[in-house]
Amino acid sequence: MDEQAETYDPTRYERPSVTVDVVVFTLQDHELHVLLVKRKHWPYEGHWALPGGFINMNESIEQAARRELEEETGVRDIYLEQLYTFGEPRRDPRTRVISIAYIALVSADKQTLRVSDESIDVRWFSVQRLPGLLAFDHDLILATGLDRLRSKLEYTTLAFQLLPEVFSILELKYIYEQILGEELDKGNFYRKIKDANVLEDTGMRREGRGRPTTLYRFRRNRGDEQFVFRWREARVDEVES
Amino acid sequence: MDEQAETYDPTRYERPSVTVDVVVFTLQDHELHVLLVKRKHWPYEGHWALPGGFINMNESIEQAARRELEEETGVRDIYLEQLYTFGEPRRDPRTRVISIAYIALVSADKQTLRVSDESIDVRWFSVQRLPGLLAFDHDLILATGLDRLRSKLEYTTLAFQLLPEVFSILELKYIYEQILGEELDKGNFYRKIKDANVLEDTGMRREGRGRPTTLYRFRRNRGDEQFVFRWREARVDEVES
DNA sequence: CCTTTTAGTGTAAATATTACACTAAATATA
DNA sequence: TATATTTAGTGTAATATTTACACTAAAAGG
Repeated sequence: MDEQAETYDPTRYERPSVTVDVVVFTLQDHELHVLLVKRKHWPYEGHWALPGGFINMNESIEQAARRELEEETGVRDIYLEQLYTFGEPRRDPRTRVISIAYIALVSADKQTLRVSDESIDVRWFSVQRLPGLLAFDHDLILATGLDRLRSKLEYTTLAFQLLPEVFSILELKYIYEQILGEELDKGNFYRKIKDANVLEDTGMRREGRGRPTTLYRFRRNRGDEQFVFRWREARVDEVES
Repeated sequence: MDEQAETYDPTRYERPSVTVDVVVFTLQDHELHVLLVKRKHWPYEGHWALPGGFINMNESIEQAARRELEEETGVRDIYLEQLYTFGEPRRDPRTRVISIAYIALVSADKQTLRVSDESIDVRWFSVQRLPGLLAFDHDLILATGLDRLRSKLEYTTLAFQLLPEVFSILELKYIYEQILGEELDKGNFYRKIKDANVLEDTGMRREGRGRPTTLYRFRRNRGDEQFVFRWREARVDEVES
């Protein structure tokens, strides 16, 4: 709960700063990428960091994550979910900072990156080839985000967020393989996806060398529930750091 | 990330208050119970709430959760894990308060409750029979905690935290049945538990009417890893609100 | 009409789950 | 001593799921 003291006087308490940090994933050139920002100022000047910043008094935490992400990178209108809250006393050399981390998923083709004047550069990096150690405890946050992504993949339709509006089944299979890090059987994959009934034929075809690709879109059922498709059968949940 | 501004001046930012709230579960009289505190002061004076309070500047978030829990209820030395961070701008009428919620599991027999002078009463309540609406958004926090408990049960050894140091297999089965809300097959349960090899025979027996109960303890492997036992086979994860 | 690519279907083996019947050990008590 | 009671299992058949791999076929380009 909150405060049990007789009278509540905010000035009696020294308060930590509260930030949000966002781990934005995308699939680019057949590899999972994460969005990083190069810092202009102390501390960790010149180091790469996750986009994020201070929360304002009248916005929700998720709103803060969306605002900071757009301000710092230009990325907007994406899927967002809370990851974990990091708050070790010395994780920021300036003062006590508690950071609520979010995961975001986006199809890269839809986004144009923009560098804010608070930073030097904004770029996508393959999670296999990061530019050295990240600022603060952002390596830990990124690792936690990767874990979460892998585990949620199997019982949610999360992966669809990484695809454009319209896509083929083989492209979807490709996403699963990239994130899970293993090859999947083509026939079994088709069956699973078809049985789950989460795809809608757009009627469009993409033509090329061989038989044209059938293009689907993700079917949004009533309520826009996210948890309709389970890659494996069993009951599931959430895993932390 | 954190702050990108040229010079960092904490006073330039109005900062939210940060609290921790703890959802403590136990099994009592064959039912899942949660620990609540009756508030002495405004707001929600006289309402029941989750134990919790403000975080100090030099303690980690988990340390804050442990400290507040002990101060307010006397409960200590228990299993804790972070649940979710709640921060809607108006969830507390006094000021902007962001609360990092934790789940705790405890065997009730080990704990003696103590009322702090900041509250009127401390009690265990069956999650089936709560004393009306809770203070703040604590009904939402509790519901989120219950969801998490149910889902983690199937792929972790979480349930063992609800048992005393030494217990019988049937007592363990009982915990699973209570939390999952369904009856399990005795034979299959024995097999699963035995195969998982997470129990250690203490050599002790508890005698009574029929054949004495064999008493086990939870085997802590090297590293004290928590995720050794999966009730069902498939890979798993985390589900949010 | 041959090759390539997408889009599947069929199926057998292996593995896992579930339900239920059965055995047996150890004790209290009649 | 015999019987009931309780814990502690084993056995097994039916069912369901997963996995691997072979096979078919459609649609297009060359």
